[in-house]
Amino acid sequence: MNELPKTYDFRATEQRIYEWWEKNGYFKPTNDPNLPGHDPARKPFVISIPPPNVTGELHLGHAMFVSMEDLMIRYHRMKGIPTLWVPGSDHAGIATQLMVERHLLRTEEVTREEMGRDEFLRRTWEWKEKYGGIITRQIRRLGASCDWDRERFTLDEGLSKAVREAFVRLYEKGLIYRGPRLVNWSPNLKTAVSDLEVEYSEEQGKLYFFKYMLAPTEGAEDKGEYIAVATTRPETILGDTAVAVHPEDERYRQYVGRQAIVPILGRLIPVIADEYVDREFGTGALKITPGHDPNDYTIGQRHGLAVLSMLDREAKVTAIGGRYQGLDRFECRKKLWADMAEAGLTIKETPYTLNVPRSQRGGEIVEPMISEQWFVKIQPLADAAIAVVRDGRIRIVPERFEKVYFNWMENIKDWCISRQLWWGHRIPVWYCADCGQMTVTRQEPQHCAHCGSAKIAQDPDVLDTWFSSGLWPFSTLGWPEATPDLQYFYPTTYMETGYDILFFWVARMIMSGLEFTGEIPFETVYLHGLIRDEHGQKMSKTKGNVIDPLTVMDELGTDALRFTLLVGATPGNDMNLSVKKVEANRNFANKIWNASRFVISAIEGLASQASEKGVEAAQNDGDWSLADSWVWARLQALIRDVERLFQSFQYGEAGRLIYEFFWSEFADWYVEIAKLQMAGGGRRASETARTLARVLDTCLRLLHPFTPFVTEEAWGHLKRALAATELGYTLSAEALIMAEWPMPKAEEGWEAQKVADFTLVQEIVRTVRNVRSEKNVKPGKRIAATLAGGSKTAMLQEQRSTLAALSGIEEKQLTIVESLTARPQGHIVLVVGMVEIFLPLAGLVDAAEEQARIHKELAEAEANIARLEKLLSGDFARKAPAAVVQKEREKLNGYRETAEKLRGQIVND
RNA sequence: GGGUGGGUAGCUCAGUUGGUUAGAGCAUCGCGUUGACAUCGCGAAGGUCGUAGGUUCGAGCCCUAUUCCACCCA
Repeated sequence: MNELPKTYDFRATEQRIYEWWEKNGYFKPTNDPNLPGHDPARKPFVISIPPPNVTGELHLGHAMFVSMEDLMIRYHRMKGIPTLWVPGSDHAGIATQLMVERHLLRTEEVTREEMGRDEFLRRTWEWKEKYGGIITRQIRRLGASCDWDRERFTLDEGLSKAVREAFVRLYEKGLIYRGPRLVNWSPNLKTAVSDLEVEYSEEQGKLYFFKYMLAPTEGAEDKGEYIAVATTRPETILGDTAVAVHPEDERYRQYVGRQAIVPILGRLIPVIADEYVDREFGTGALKITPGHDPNDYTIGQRHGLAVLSMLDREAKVTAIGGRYQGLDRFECRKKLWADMAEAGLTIKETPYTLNVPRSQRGGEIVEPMISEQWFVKIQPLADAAIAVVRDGRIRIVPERFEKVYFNWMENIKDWCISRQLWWGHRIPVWYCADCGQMTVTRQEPQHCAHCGSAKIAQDPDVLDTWFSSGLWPFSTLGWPEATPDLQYFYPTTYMETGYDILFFWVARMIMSGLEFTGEIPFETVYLHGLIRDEHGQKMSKTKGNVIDPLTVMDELGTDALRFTLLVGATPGNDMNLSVKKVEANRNFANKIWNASRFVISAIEGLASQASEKGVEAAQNDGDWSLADSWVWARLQALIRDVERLFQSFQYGEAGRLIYEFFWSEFADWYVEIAKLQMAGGGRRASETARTLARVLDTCLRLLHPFTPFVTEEAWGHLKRALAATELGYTLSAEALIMAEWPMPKAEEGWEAQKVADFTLVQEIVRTVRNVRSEKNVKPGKRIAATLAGGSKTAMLQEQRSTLAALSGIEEKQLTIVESLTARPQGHIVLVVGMVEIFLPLAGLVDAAEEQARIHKELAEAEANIARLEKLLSGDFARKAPAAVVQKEREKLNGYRETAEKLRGQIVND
């Protein structure tokens, strides 16, 4: 007899199972192109993992994508498809560098500048070695069945080579350029960041109104003319190079072409006309600071205005700012405004909500600034990337994100790829001290490619981390080398990730993939939503509503967490998570465990019995009981539904259906009936055990991608138990993870009748249970009953043991007849369809109350009859499909029969 | 300003070719433990599916308008 614990012990199971899987090589792809006997014609299923930050720690976002991708991978693997999931991590330039800098400052009180680049990089690598394994260990805990032998890191030699190759190719094609442009500058980090790394937050600020004095026209006297201008950032006045008004604005038309005087500094700047100016906003006149505002920059370009940088790398005022030089940007604002007030140039300040650009990292205010940076000319890449989604070569799920994708791609701006950091891929460009030319090569050069000088120095900057992760789907497979992996596994199949990095990452992979490999990097993009707390709030440390997946796994198990994430989520939609939900699914894992335990003990019980009586294997399906047929029909329907749902990415709905079937049909009904069928012994018992085994086996397979650990563990026990009997049903796969996925089969035609009959049995049982509960019949008390079954009499006769056992009827006192002429004395009557149930409970019930109930039920049935008669006499009968009409007709007949039976029970005084 | 998603039971959410009495989990109420499971079982209560129109024999689902919430882009 088995000695499995009464409660599923995930702590004793998960790690052991995971190690066993990994040790046996189950995570490795079959049909490996590096091994003999490889068949290139078999199409593989491939996912490359969205690389987490190497120094990061597991959060629910990781748990989500790992669960989802592992589900996809396990499903395809079980289908026998060569399946590869490539794991890895990225170097997370800014995040990691900041972390190490902070650490060094705290422990050794040394800055990276003091330490020097080489030493700092050495220490960062040390850091990576020390902490880099944490996240991958945590991903393993989630059950991730990825091929760890193929693990990659963006700063690995191979991937660095890929980055260099990509850069040089783009450069040679003229798609990379360097130049001074207005970029988003992070004064704290002292690096440029891309547009995507800037977030805008609405904050209370002020709108400052002031006078832009006009220089008198030549020869004329100074009439003190001015244009009133409003600005949210008065300190940038120091960098103004024009005042702009709308060309059709009557108020200012006369001033266009004249000169305005920059307050305090006294510089003369032109008054220009430009349609960009919004006449309704502020005073209708705009100060133009091309050096510190993107819109002004564009206007400046149109009008050939000078670009002045009045702030430096640390956002302190430069020499342009005259006497304000050296002041911080915010101090300067105060000082300048005070001075202007004194000079009588200020008008007023009004409260104003402004959109403040803040760094996604750290939250400081980002400064638009002119800086020398490297850019990718993105338009040609974007055009290609638009085309492949447009023509369906890449499909985005859910589809609505295609619109978002197009919208972004169609308005894309050149990508600033240089970062003033040390941790990352250094830009492969060398500058010659002698001739001033650039050398751009794949290999570290010794001499200038132009003049041969040895006095060359590499560009100090590194590339945006996303530049390297954009190459991820192919760089991880060996690109630029034409490795067997690249040739066989690329393009990959699904790219599964959160919609929040559609632009950051997915779009860039598509552009890079097309540009460098000439192929799409993946066929389908599946986007999941973000995880929020149980009331839909974003999780954040300050709010204190963060759920730590590691804690959840410690307390409730990995399967429970996975099932919750997978079943609670619908594609592309955010999901609200609460520990309560995980608890419910921990209970489900336990249910799987205990149902398995029951089936296993049933099989083992049979085995010990067999030695005495000999187990008779069932001959054919004709030996099936109604319950056997029913559960089998329901299981087959489930397999078909699950397959359809998986094919359309509705994993959550699929999981829900399996859950429902397993708990509410298999465990609640079939298992209970199986106990009765087993008790009789003989062929019935062995057939029942076989059905239990088959249904459980199939359910475990269907559940395995959702809850891999408990299913693998239970399946292993099931396999052993089956091997020890001669039921004629054995499990041949080594492990559930490698077992065959249940294949959907078409209906055979008998199913509907069996399901209908069983449903009637269920309804009778429920009705009896219901009335027992209402009348407070003690649960253990067995009562007598008489059924009048009409045309279902024979079927009910066959099910008498089942009916009796499940509804607490004493089988010896259960009478089943076709019809009764009169109600037996002292009985109440219940009507289910055409079946009348007589229970000797009249003593417990007030006769008048009983009559009232019957009248109420009759009224209900009659209302339904009226409703359906009306429906069926209208257009519905003519226009709706025959099958639908037929269904309603049958319902009507059912109600008519019920009503008739009920009428027969009304006592006429 | 442009766009997307959402509003279904007390709470959190499912409900994908429109089929005619809307489901789950949790919470609530009642009853129940010697054999798979109290991380459980049996039963009950709880919703005019945001609002207003429209299409249709038929709408939670499709269309239009509107309101509220969330997010993305500018």
